[in-house]
This record gives sequence, C-alpha cells and structure tokens, in this order.
Amino acid sequence: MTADDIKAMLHASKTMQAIQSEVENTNRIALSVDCVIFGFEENKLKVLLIRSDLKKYKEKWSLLGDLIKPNEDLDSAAYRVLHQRTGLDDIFLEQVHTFGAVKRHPAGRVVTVAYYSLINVEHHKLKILDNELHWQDVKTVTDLAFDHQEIFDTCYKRLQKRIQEHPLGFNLLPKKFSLRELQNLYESILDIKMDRRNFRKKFFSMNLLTDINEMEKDVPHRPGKLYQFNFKKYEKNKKTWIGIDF
Amino acid sequence: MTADDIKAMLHASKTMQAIQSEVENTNRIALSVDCVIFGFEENKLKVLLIRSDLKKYKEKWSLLGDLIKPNEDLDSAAYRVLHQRTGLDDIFLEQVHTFGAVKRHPAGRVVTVAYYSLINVEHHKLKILDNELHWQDVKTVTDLAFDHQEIFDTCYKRLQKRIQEHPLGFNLLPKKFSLRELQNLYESILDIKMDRRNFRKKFFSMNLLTDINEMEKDVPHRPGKLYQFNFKKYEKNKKTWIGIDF
DNA sequence: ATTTAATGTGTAATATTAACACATTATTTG
DNA sequence: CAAATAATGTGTTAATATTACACATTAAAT
Repeated sequence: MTADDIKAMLHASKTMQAIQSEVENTNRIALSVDCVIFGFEENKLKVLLIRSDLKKYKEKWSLLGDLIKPNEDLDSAAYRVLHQRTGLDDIFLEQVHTFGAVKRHPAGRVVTVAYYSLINVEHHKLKILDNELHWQDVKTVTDLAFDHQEIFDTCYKRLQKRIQEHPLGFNLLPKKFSLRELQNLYESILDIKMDRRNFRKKFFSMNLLTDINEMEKDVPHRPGKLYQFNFKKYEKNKKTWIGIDF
Repeated sequence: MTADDIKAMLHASKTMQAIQSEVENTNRIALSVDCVIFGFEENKLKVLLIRSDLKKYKEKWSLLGDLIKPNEDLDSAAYRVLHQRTGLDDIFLEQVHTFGAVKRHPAGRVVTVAYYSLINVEHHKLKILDNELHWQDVKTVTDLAFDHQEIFDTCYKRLQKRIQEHPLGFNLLPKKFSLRELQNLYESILDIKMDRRNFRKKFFSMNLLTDINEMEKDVPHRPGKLYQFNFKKYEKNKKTWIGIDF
C-alpha cells in the first residue's frame, strides 16, 4: 500500500478521517511491556526482578519492562527488554495479558503488555553484575511494586498451566539433564510432589527424551543418566501431559 | 497517593522523570479494543461483524471495536463496545491477546486488545437493525479486514479451548435448554460429532444441570426435557470437561 | 394408523492414571 | 575397606475415565 493509497482511503471515508484524527491527537496512550523472566536455579523456580525506579517503591522489586517505541512491534519490545537484561537471544517468550487500569501506574496512564519468558540461567549468569537485579525464588515473591504482583501472579499461573499442556520446561534446563532435574523442575513449577516411577513412565512414553549415553558427574550419590530433549516427536503428543489437576 | 506524593516521587528519581517525559510526549500510541462477539443461532456458532470503515476494505467485514479513551480501563472499553452494539450488560467477556504489529492498521500505529464475548442471541435480537451489522456462521469467516482474520482465529481457538475446560457454553444458550441444544452447541463450537449417551452421562455426572421438569414445545418430534445451568457445584468440577483432544 | 424424528437409557472394552517397594550403584565417611 | 548415605532404576495392580455401541419410547405430523 502506497502513501497515496492511504491518502485516498482517508478521503474516501469520513469515519476513517475521524479515526485518523483521533489516532493522531487526543487518544494516544503510553504502552509498555513487562516481562516475567523465569529461571531454574538450585532446584528452585526463580524470577528476575529489578529494584523499582520510584522512591516511593524503593524497597520493592519490580518486573523488567520498558516503554514500547512507536515504530516497534510488541514482541520486539519484549525481546529487546530481555536481550538488554540477559544478553540472550532466541528466548522462549509468550504474551500473557494486557493490564490497563487507568490508575495502575503512578507516572500516569501506562498500559502494559505482560510476557513471561523461560531462560536457561547458566547461559547468561555472567550478565547480572548489576546489583539492581536479582533472581528471587517465586515462593517468596509477595509484594512487588505497582501492580506487578498481579502481573507476576497471572504469568506464573499461565506458566503452570502451559507446562501441563506443552513441553516448555526444557527451556529452563541445560541441554543435558537428568530425569531428577526434570522432575524437580516440574515439582518446583507446580509446587507439588510427583511419583518418580509414574513421572519417568510418562516422559518415556511420550518419546520426548533422547538417551545420550552419558551420566551425571560430581554428584554425591549414584549418578543418573543424562538426556536431551527431542523436539521431533512433539507434535504427535499434544494430548495429555503431566496428569495434574489444579 | 496525593498529587504532592507524585511530585515528590518524580523529583526523587531521574529515571522516573525520564519515564514521565516519555509518557507525556513522544512514546504514545493509539490503543483500541476489538471484540469477537459469538452467538448461537439456528444451531450454528456465529460471530457479529460490521462492514469495514475503509473504502479499500469496503467489501470486507470486520470486528467490532473502538479506540480506548485515555481515562478508560481496558475492560470498560470492551464492555462499552459490546453495550453499544448489543444493548446488553453483564456479558461474558475474556481478554485474549494484544495485537501490535507496527503496520497492522492502515490508519497508522494502532495497537489493539482483542476480547471475545459470548452472548445470548435471543436477548438482543431487536437491536441489530443496522444493516452494517450481521451475524455470520463462523465456518464461513475467511477474509476479514485488516488483521481481523488473525484476531478472529485466535479468539475462536481460545473459545474452543476454554469450553473444554470451563462451562462457558451456557452463556450462549437461553436460560432453559434441552440436552440436544447443549450438545449441538458443543458440536458447533468444536466442529466435531459427539456421542449422545456419553455427552449426557458427562454432564449429569458433573451436577451442572438442574432438571426443571419442563419439556420442549413446538418441536416436530418427541420433546426433550429442559434444564437450567446450576452454578453452585461448578468449582468442584474443575478437573475434566469434555474429553476431546485437539 | 402409520411415519417421522427425535428422546432416553446401560454395559462392556479400552485407555489412562495412581499407588506402591526393593534391589542397585557411586560416593562419602569412619 | 566396610558401612552408611543418597540417590537411580524398574513393574504390577487397582482405580478411574473414556469410548463404543443399539433399541425401545414418545409426541407430532401425515
């Protein structure tokens, strides 16, 4: 579509002109993205938080976010925030919900699009030198700044749901992992205990794991086998996942 | 929080000032809501569409939407659009996804928050006098204006998923309905055939239906019993719903 | 009185999920 | 080097949930 096309369209439609005028003038709103960045460390599900900008919220932590630029796609903005903070590309990212209460942010009307992402903590460990940032156990996240607690809760619930429907968990693990690590991951995310035999049976029956004939090293007990995630057969296994009720 | 509090905060934080300035000036974007309004009529799942504003898209249908006002909550904007078009209050509404590609709308940068809603067609039949509006069978929705096809597809998939997890379907039915109507609804939404006996067994076992001791009237065959939806026991039945795989 | 088009009902086979225990192995400790 | 430790690895049975399937019944229409 050329500029002339657009002009022609605009002249052709009164309604359209009205929209155009509104778009240009009064009805614009600041838009941001906020990312709930999950990582798995020390057998705990953690979230990356930053000290709040505002004096009033100085003691509180908040999610990582930024304003969306006028020429930037939503997802690009979310990726930008992630890349800036973690140095990682190619990150799992899912849009969750848009929060737009008029008074949600003290700086004025800011509507925010919330994403969560799953990252492999090992891959970017060196990047968090900044002491404004830290990884926090999700179980202890209770009082974030602004409406970020609500955003976090919503994203965490979404993750809990998704992980029972799709094999997302692998994004949080190193390339090679043991079944214990995998089960710990699920147990941390869902905050439940699972039966080891049934868990193993389930994953093996789904053909998602490739046995790479390596063993764990430097563990103070009998080492377990290491596996890799096998994406190939995933599509065939959409039906049931981990049989956990909420 | 008083105005002075805000002022104090703003002076206290350089970053905050920067945000404030950006919020006020350059980084604002037009925001809209678009609603995929579902209705159930003649045993078909339908969607309410409006003829497109734009000359270029004159032959195409589009979703109902409007710009969000600077002092309006997101959900309020969606409710407003629904109320304006259907005259109904107290409508089932769920936010689905926010679409924000820079070039998604020919009128310039407009980010849109998509909702779907479920309405009882009987309740508002009289309101659609406007010939710019019509109900269209979802099966024939193939070429909407702008990116509305993508929005529609996303919302329809969400509905298909949700209806297997929660008892939303009742929002589309009259207060009293037969099991045939209920099953037709599920079959239309999911675009599958279901076994009648198993369907009935499932719903009865969930204690969601109240037998009101009335029968269908004016049907050209043996009339069925009428039921009402019973919300009371819903929370207890979160686990399984209609056992359909995707 | 017959045809029509639906309602209403139960059981058996299959698949999935849940519960449950013991021998094995590498490491660490005494 | 023997014992203790802390994990891995493995199979079966019971309970539950899902699927497949057929015939008598009823009210209205012809």
